[in-house]
Amino acid sequence: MAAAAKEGETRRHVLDCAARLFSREGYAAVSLRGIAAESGIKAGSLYYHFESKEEIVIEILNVGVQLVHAAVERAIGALPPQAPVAQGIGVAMEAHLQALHKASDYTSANIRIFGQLPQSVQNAHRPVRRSYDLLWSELLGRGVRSGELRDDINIPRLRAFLLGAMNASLEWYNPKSVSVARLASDLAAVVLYGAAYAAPLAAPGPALARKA
Amino acid sequence: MAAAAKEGETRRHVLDCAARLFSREGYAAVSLRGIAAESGIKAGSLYYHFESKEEIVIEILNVGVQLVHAAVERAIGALPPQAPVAQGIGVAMEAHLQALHKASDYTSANIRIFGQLPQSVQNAHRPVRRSYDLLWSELLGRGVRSGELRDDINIPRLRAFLLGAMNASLEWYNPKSVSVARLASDLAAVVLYGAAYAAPLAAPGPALARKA
DNA sequence: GTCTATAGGATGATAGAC
DNA sequence: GTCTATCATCCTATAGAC
Repeated sequence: MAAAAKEGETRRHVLDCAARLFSREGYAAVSLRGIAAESGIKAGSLYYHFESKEEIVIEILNVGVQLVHAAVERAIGALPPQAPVAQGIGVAMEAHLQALHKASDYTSANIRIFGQLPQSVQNAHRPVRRSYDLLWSELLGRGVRSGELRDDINIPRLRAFLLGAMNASLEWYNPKSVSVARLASDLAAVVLYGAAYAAPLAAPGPALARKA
Repeated sequence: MAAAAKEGETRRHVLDCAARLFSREGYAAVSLRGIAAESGIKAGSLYYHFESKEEIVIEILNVGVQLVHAAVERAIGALPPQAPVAQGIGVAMEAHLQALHKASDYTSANIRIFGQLPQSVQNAHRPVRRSYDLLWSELLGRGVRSGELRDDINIPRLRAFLLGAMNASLEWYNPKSVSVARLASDLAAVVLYGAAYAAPLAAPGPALARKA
C-alpha cells in the first residue's frame, strides 16, 4: 500500500518534471538523463517506472487533455439545463482557460510537441483529443439548433478556431497583467459578439459557412 | 554572376528543405545529416553555406515572418487612405492567412519551434517579430481611434488573440475543404462581429479592457 | 563547392549489483 | 527501487583532398 502509493508518487513526479522539460525544449531535445536529473534519480531507474521515452510522452499528452476535459465537463454540468448556450460557451471557455494555464506544463507540452512526435505516438493519443473535441461540437451544435449561433456555421471550423485561439494564449498570456477569469470573459465577448461596435453597411456575409 | 546565383540558389534550397524538416520534427530532432540528405548534398558541405545549425534556423525564422509581414504591408498599402479600418483588418487578415499557408514550411517551423530554441536564437529573431507586431498594433489602434473598434480595448491583447488564432490555423486548416480566401472572410466576420446572432439581455461587458 | 574521414561527446536502452 | 557500467549509435563541427 505504502509501496504502491510511493510508486505512483514517483511516477507522477517524473511526469511533472518531464512535462516541464518537454514544453520548454521540445521532445527530441530532452534526454532521459535530463528527465532523471530533474527528478532527482538516475537515468537507468526510469526504466523501472516506464518502458520507454515514448510511454512517458504519451502519458503526458493524455494527462494534459484529460485535465482540461474534466474541468470543462464539470463546469458545464453545473449549469441549469435551460441555461442559454451563450452562457455555456462562456463557462466552458473559462474552465478551459483556467485548466489550461493551471496545468500549463502538460498542456503546453501537448500543444507544442504533438505535431513533431512519431506517428505511432500521435495515434496513441488521438482518441483522447477526439473525445474532447466532441464535447465542444455538441455544445456549439446546441447553440446552432437553439438559434443563438449563426445557423450558417460550420461547427468543426468554429470549434477549431475557438480552441486554437484559446490554446495559443499559452504563448502570450501573462498572469501578471490580468486574471484568467478576465482573459476568459474578454475572449468570450469577442468570439460571441465581436471586437467591432456594429456591423458594417454591407452585411458581413455568412461566417464559417459549410462550403467554399 | 552565375556562381553567385548558384550559391544563392543552393542556400535557399537548403533552407527550404530544413524548414520542412524543422516544422515536421522539431529543432533538436533534425540533424545536419538529415538536412543535407534532403537537400541532395553531404553534411560537411553545409558548412560552406552556413556557419552552424543555429544560423540556418535563425534565417528560417526570419524568412517566415518577413514573407507574411511584406504581404500584409502590400495589402494594406493598396487600400485607399480613407478606407474603414474594419476593411483594413479584413484585408490584412486575408493577406496574413494567404502568406501563412503559402509559405507554411517556414511559418509553421517558426511557430512550432520558436519557444523551444536557445535564448540566443530567440533573441536574434525577436526584432523581426516585434516589427510585425507593430504593424498590427498600428492598424488596431487606428480602429479604436476612429471609433470602429470598442474603445475599452487592450490593443496588445487583441493583437495577440488575433494573430494567435490565425497562426493556429496551421494546425487545423485543410485547403481541400475550403479556400484560404473563404477561411479569411469567415474568421474576420467572427472576430469583428461575433459568432452569436445578437448580444444577450445583459450587456456583454467591456471586451479586452485595459486592466483586470 | 562538394567530398570523405574523423574527433569528441551525448543518446536510448539494457544488464546486473545491491 | 535505485544504482553503476556499458553497448551501439548518433550528433555537431572540423580538416583537408579534389
